[in-house]
Amino acid sequence: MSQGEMLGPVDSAVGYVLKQVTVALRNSMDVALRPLHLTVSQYACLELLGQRPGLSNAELARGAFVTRQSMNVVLRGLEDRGLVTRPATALRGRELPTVLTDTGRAHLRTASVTIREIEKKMCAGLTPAQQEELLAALATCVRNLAP
Amino acid sequence: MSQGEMLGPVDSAVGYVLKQVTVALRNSMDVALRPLHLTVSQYACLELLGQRPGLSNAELARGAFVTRQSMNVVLRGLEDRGLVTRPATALRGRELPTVLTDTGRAHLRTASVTIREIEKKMCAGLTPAQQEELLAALATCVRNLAP
DNA sequence: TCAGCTATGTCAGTATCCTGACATGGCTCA
DNA sequence: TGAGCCATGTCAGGATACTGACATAGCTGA
Repeated sequence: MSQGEMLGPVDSAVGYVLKQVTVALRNSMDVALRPLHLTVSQYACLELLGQRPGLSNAELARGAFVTRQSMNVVLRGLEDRGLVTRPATALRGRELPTVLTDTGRAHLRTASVTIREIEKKMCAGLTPAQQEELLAALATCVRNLAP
Repeated sequence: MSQGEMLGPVDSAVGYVLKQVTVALRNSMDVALRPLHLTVSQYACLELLGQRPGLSNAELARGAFVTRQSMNVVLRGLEDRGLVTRPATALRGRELPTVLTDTGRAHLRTASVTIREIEKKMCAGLTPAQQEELLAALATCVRNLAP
């Protein structure tokens, strides 16, 4: 059992292997982002803001699959370090549109490169067509599970 | 933005979609297991024990992708409810081989059926061949990320 | 034989994320 | 116009998982 690790029925369950990949990916991202002093949540936040500037806290939370409360503390951390900025007062409703600072953009650039390398490494051995199919299959899974 | 939800580059990143599926699957499992008074971690533990009886705490932890400490509290909960049993004293080394009780086996059976239905629903629209390819692609990803 | 290494179970403290709740601002419809 | 409803930001409390540390049991090699 120690290393022979015969594969049982669990290893043929999609959910199990899915979890396996997610954990491995998260760990890899974690160690890769540590030198940049960024958590995975913080990176996700920066990436979202880089692609869609002006997102509110709630929108960022949905995009990063966490609650508004969790995203709020992430944003505070990034704000304290000067990576993002939020207006002191809301222009429309209660939304506080967040944008990257120059420092934030710089951090995002290096982090983004690192993460893309990890994804590349993860998908090594898969042909572009297979990657497309993987992406499509996963998208189908998401759709099927949507309430 | 509220619902139009144009898809940006994040949606073409494997890691992002992967996270999306994982979250959706976890939520589905969560609500499905709630009537059975089981958490996802507890179910994972039962499933592992059902397939490989006599697993130790550390082995279960590795199988469920959590630490020994976390699995220990899970195990205590299951033990208090009479779903699993551990010998009071170790036979070999410090390992305490855990096994399912009859009640535990019964719980596992109903939970297992429920979860399999969710996986079935998730993979609806994918041909058996596509499911195989999905599984193979994910396995490749795991291998590529292994340290 | 025995020192060194590894693995296991467990305790304590911490971090992270979530649920519940509240007040506020905007929208809709009678 | 105004009541009802939804969304947002935020505060407080609790659940869950993790890191760090320790003692113990077994294996390995000098």
